[in-house]
Amino acid sequence: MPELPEVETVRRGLAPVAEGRRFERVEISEKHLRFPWPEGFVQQITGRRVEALERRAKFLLWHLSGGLWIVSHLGMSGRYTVFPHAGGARGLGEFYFQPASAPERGPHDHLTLWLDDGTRVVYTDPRRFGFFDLVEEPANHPMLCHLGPEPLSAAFGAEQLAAELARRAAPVKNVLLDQRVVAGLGNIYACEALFVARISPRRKAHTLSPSGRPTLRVERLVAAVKEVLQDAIRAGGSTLRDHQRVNGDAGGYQQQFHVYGREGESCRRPGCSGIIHRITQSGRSTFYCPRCQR
DNA sequence: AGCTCGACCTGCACGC
DNA sequence: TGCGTGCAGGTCGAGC
Repeated sequence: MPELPEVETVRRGLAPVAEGRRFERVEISEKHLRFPWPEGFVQQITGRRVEALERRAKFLLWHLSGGLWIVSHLGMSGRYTVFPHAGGARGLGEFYFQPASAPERGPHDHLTLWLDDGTRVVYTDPRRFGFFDLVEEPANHPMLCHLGPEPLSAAFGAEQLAAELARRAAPVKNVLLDQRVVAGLGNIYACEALFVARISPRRKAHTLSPSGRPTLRVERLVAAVKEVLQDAIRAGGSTLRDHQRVNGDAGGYQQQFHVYGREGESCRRPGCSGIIHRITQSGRSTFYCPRCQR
């Protein structure tokens, strides 16, 4: 699912469609997602206008009129699809939206939002690890209040990361997945960033900066995280199976993977003849080149 | 306190 | 074809 670049891709697709519009009608499925639907969810949001769509880490934040926010997490398999009203905004910008004649409700559609211009926005999530919540202050939400810095902001730098790595004994890959350290990386982009930085995912975090001061390797890691995420956003995220843009298109970054999913294939780094390995760390697959990642 | 693992779900690709 | 197994982008909480 969706890591930061996929959520950002969804946000950029939804924002021009939804911002400034009101929810005319709202429907939810009877199935629960990761948590039960918030009390009075449908009544609470019906009639409100969407002031802005924002993102924090992997969370999508719908800022509604009256100071209410929808916190939306896509879990592993969540996606949004936009269906324009017949004769509506088809072809807006670069997007080609799903035809309005698409089926009313699929088995994994859990939320349908009818906007006041007739556009329909549908949230689909087969595995139901995603969730929705309603809050007045998203930063105080229990799942957001401990998040570390946004990786693409100035708050995420070598100074801060070095200090964090120095006090951790776990493999650096696991630490990159800790949302308190940096918020938004997931399994794919942690692997990819470590490859770009030429750092082994197995290396104990504190060995990258024993003193807690920035080192060359930590600087490289910070730059690699930013570069990989920016490239992935530019490509519309990665589509393995579930992720899609709101117009139904797949993302494109999976074609640029350096290591993810490439077990047994040869390393793409110029001059390196290594073979990509897959190992398991904390129950999750890690891909890396043992030859050029140290 | 920090770390690893199982649980939460469904679908799909694989081997027999 | 059919069935069993393992795996998948995330996160929390139990238990070491």
